[in-house]
This record gives sequence, structure tokens and C-alpha cells, in this order.
Amino acid sequence: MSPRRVTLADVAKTAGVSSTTASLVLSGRTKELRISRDVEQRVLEAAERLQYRPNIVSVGLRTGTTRTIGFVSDTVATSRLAGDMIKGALEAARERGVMLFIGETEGETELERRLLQAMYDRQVDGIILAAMYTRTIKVPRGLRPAPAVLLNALPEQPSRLPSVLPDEVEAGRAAARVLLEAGHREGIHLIGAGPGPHDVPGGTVAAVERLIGINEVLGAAGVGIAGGRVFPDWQPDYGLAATRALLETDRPRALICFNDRVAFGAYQALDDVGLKVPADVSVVSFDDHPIASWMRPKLTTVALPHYELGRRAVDVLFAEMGRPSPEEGGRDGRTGRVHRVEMPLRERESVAPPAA
Amino acid sequence: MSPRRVTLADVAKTAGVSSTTASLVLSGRTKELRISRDVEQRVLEAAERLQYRPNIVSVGLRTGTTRTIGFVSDTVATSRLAGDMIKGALEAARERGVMLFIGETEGETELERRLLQAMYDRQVDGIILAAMYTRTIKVPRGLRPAPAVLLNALPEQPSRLPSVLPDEVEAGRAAARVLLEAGHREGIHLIGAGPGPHDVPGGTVAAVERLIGINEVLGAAGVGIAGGRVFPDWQPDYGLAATRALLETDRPRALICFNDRVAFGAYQALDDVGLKVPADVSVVSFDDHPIASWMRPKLTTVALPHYELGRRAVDVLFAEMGRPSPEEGGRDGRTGRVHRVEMPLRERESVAPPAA
DNA sequence: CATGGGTGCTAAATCGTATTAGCAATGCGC
DNA sequence: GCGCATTGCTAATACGATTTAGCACCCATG
Repeated sequence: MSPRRVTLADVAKTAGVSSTTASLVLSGRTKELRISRDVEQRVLEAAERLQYRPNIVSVGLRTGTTRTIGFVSDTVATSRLAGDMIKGALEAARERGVMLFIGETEGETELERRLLQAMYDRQVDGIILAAMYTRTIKVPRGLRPAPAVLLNALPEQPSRLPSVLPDEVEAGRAAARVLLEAGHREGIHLIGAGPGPHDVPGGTVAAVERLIGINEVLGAAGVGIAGGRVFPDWQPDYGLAATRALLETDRPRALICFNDRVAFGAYQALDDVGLKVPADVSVVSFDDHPIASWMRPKLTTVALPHYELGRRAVDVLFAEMGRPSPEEGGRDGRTGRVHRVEMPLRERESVAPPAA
Repeated sequence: MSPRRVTLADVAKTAGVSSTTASLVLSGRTKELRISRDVEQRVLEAAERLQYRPNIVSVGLRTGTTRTIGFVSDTVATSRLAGDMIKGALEAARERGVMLFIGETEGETELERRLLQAMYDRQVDGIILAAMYTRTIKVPRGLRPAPAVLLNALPEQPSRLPSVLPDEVEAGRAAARVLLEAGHREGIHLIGAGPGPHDVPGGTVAAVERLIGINEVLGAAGVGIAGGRVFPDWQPDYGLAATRALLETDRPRALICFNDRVAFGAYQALDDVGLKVPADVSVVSFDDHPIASWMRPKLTTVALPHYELGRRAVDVLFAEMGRPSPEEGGRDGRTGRVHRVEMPLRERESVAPPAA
């Protein structure tokens, strides 16, 4: 039989004091409650010797705080990047001595409701509601009982929940800048969205915002976009098909692909017609998926900072937990803050000055 | 102020009974404890109307069971596949009404110890100890307090813990069979391990077992292995380099790559010298990483069943939790069972009969 | 009419901790 | 020698459930 857990009462007994005293000492309140040095030492020593660890379940019952937060996402597994987001959250949580519950909703409202319930039943101190690709989400009703943060998502309806998002507009600017700085002024094509601001796959925030950034920088330099191709899903085969179609009519000098999988497909199409990257065509992309550095030449891309997003979500959640809960009808009912996380440019080998 | 949670006492009061009775009814023990139909109805109705949900923290304190399990892995984020393992575990857990704590050890013993502590402090009912690539691990001391399962890992020292692993030997057989069935009898090269049984990257169980399976099937058919190349890490650039080196001296007819990233590199090397897959060289691989179906031609590979591994780990853990804890010195101290999960072959486009 | 045996419910203890309220002992002023 | 503050600790309660022990009532029995 496994030895029973050491309890506070055990510590108190071996130290020869009441459990009240033991509790006081172990929560470091000896000063304000005038416990003698001697007793303090005895308790600390007993706790150390018995390897005492507070039972968090009990503490949770007593205080209502469990040092636990819930991470609810639509999908964990769709991309390697999702894992990074969890990893970031995990590490930030660990630094604070907090554990993470993980749950997947598969995008189903009913599952989501049940999952949140299960977490509240376990008295989580807060909730991170994450989307695996940046999009707007319906904030579930009954997200009341604990502070919450939206991660990689914006609320469909105005909400007082804060959100943490990649800075996609700036990412768009960065991608455009890379091409400008290499000397590109014409033949710049978009693969995955554009050229118009409404030519985007359904529901993606990323496409819209990246387009804004791209247009802003290119526009300011007096450079036009030669063309753009939208398709429903940013996968390699679509990228391949779209680039192929493009090559039938145009001779692009530079491609802005809306993610690395699309760029992977674009590489294949360029290869098929004998065009070399970057000598003939420069390619810049977004996400920094692992394949970006497996491709030849290695792909220059603006990274989605998934790890950092996860960390920030925990930071913001803690700030949220610290603040007094918004009173009914209080003036704090303004919409939640939007935190933007920088998307770093990874310059590799796929961009070069246009050939003369 | 958020409305206080509904407690069992609230239900009891509105039903006009004691909380003992309410508890009895809600745990379905009305029969054995002779509660009247009438009272039963009143309680159920009250619970329904008040939307009562038991506080699991409280239940946890009272009964010691929290309907929570801990998933401790070395890394979550290294691969897309790791996410699938978590996903499988998550879904299996959800079906049983159990939540998952997630934690990462980064391979550090101290972190692992602290993580397990934190989980035990929260009274988890069981622990899944996972490795992100199949290997032997040192079972941490103090894995005592709750049932545990090894996932994708074998214990270094004999241990009574059960483990769940992909059936790598059979996977090796499958890979060899694919080539044999296509008619390959010679020029079969191994990229990533071999040709000898000890030519494996350090610590990988997968390489050893895959080699066994490959040798068994090829040997039984009287077919020899033309050669093998080991390197420390199964990444694309190593695959590229190894295949390049191979091509300088040999003209292979078929490649067995030890994972898809290696195969990705091998494709590049073959492409460089103008060899076509599968017309000139057949390629078969392991893992079924997403790129396997992005590559052209699509890669035939034996899939690592990560999702299924995750599910099975939960199944096995539950079986473990069901059984009485092994008494000190009981005869149940034999080594834990090893559960093998089938690795399904994904036949795609990279294998063809050898050219005449 | 005391005894005994169901029947249908409840009081109270328990899990391990935090916290409020208060108690005994001491010293001090007057 | 009495009141009063201060010091240093403890008893008791609460958190929200489960579970053990048992109580009150009714009916039948001899």
C-alpha cells in the first residue's frame, strides 16, 4: 500500500504545534501573526523532513483557487505550429507554478460548452480560448465564471475579452519590404489571396490583414501588384495549381505566397517550367513552417510567432486574473484590449534582385 | 458579482430533503438505499432546474479521485505528430469524462520531477509518460502514487509499468514487402540506418526494430541489402547528403528511408542527378508526416499511428486504474505488458517495379 | 403491550487546508 | 493588586461533497 500523503496535520504534530500555526508559518505569515523564531524553525524543519506538499485539491476547495488554467482550442493537431502555441503557454504557466488543462472543441459548439463546464467544475482560475488559425470566433455564452483570453482569435461580437494576435499587418509590410529592398518594382504576384482586399478565403483574418500591409508598403513606394489568386485552402496542391495557371499567362518576377505550404506548391510549379528561385523569381511567404527551411532554396518567410503567442496569452490572462472582476454594469464594460505579437522576418535564400 | 455556484445543499433545500438524500439520489443509489420515488423525482427535478453540477474539487477531496489524468511528455512541439498523440489521448479521455493535464519536461529530470509533483499535488488519477520519438526512458523515481503508462517509450530498467508502442518490427516488414511485391530483388539501399543491426542513431528503438523487420522479410525472400547509411539525426539535409554520397558510387534501384524527412532529402539528391522516382528508383519510408503527401510523387510510407497511440495509452491507463494496486511484494511484480499498435502502410506513388 | 424488523430518511463525521475569533500568559502603568 | 495591552499561540469553522451510523415510524408478532 502506498504510504499516505503527508498532511499539514502531520507536520504540525511532529513540530509539536497546532495545524493553524503550521499553516501560518508555511504561508509565510509569521511576521504579521507574531510566531516565534523557534516555532517557525521547528515547523519548517518538520515540513522539510516529511517532504510536505500541500494538497492543492484541498486548497482549491478552501480558497477557490486551483493554480490551474484551461486551454481550449478548436484543434491541437492540425499543424506543428499549434503545438508551439501550447508549448509557449505551457512554459509561461510553469514559470508561474500553474498547470494547464487542454481541451479540443473540434469547432463544435456543444463540445465547447461541455469542455468549459468540465473545466469550471474543476475550478480553473482562468481560460484561454484559442483558434489554430487566426479567425473570428463566437464567444461562448457562459464564459462567465473565470477570467478568459482569446488567443489567435477575435470576437465576432464586441466583447470585453482581451485577445492576443499576431501582427499580420506588419507582417504584410515586412513581406512587401523584402521585395522592395531587393529591387523588385514589377511583376509582383500574390498567391493565396488578393489582389483586391476582399479576395480572401472565407473567415481568415490573416489574409485580410496581410493584404493591408502589403498594399500599404507597395502603394507608398508607387509599386503596383501585378496580380493575385485566391483559393479556398492554403495547401500545397492549390499553390501548385494557382501558380501553374499564373505561369500560363504571365512571367512573374516575385511571388508573395500566403503561407509556406502554398509556397511549397509554387516552387513545384516554377520548377516544372524551369524557372529558378530566386534567380528568375523571388518568393516570400508567411508562417515559417518547418518545411520552409527544408525547401531548396530555403524559403524567406515572415514567421507566425506561435510560441510567443502562447506565452503572451498566459501573461494577459494573469493580468486579467489580477484585476477585480468587472462589476455588473461597471464602466469597465469597454471592449477588451487587442495585443499584437510581432511576426519576425526569417531571411533565407528565396529572394534576390530581379534579373536585368 | 458572478452568481455563486449551485451546491448540493441548494439542491437539497429546494427539494426539501437533506443533502445526504440529494447525494444518494444523484449518485443513483436510490435502489439500494430505499429512497421513495417521490423524493427521487423532487431531487432530480431540483437539480435539473438549478443546473446543478458537482464541484469536482470537492469530490476530489472527499473521494481522492479527480477524473483527471496527467500527460507528461518530453516535448509537445517538435513534430506535428506529437500533436496527434495528444489529440488521441484527449479524445479517449473526453469519452470517459476525464480531463488531461499537459506537461513538458524538455528531457530534464528535475523538471520532470517537479511536473509529476505538481500533478500529484492535484491528485491526478493516473499518469501517461510519453516520449515524442520512440526510445527507452528512465522511469522516474516516485512514480508511485498513481497508476502510470509509458507511451512511445520502453523502460530502461525492467519495470512493472505497461507501455504502448508502435509495432516497428511489423512496419519494417511492411516496407520490405512493398518493395518485394513490386519486384525489387537488388539494389535496395537503406538511408538512415543499417546495414548492420547496430548501425543506428543513438537511443532510437525505431531504427533497431525497423531493421529487424526489414532483414527478416528480405532475408526470407533471399534478397540482400545492397547497403546502408547511418547518420545522427533523421533530418532532410542528412538524407540529402547521405543519398548524394551513395549516388557517387552506386546506382540504387530502391531506397528504404527511415523517415519521411530523410526521404524528402533523398528526393532532392535523386532529382539533382536526374533520377526519377519511381521509374528509376523506388522510395519507401516511415512516419507518414504531412509532407509525405505533398512531395511529388507522393511518398509511400508506413505511418506512425500517433493518434491511435494516444488513445491506446488512455485505454491501458484506465485498465491499470481499474486493477488493484500491486501490494508490496505481491506476485504481480512482473514486468509490465507491452502493447503494440499497428503501423498502417500508406501506398502512394513512390514505388514501382524496377526498370528492365 | 413490549419486542422486533423493515422502511425511509437524516445527523454528523470526514477529506486537508485557510482563516476568524479568541485564549492564556506576561509585562506595564498606576 | 487591578486593569489593559501585547505576545504567541490554538480551537473551531468553513469549503462541498460522500458515507457511516442511526433515528423515527409503522406494522406484525407473541
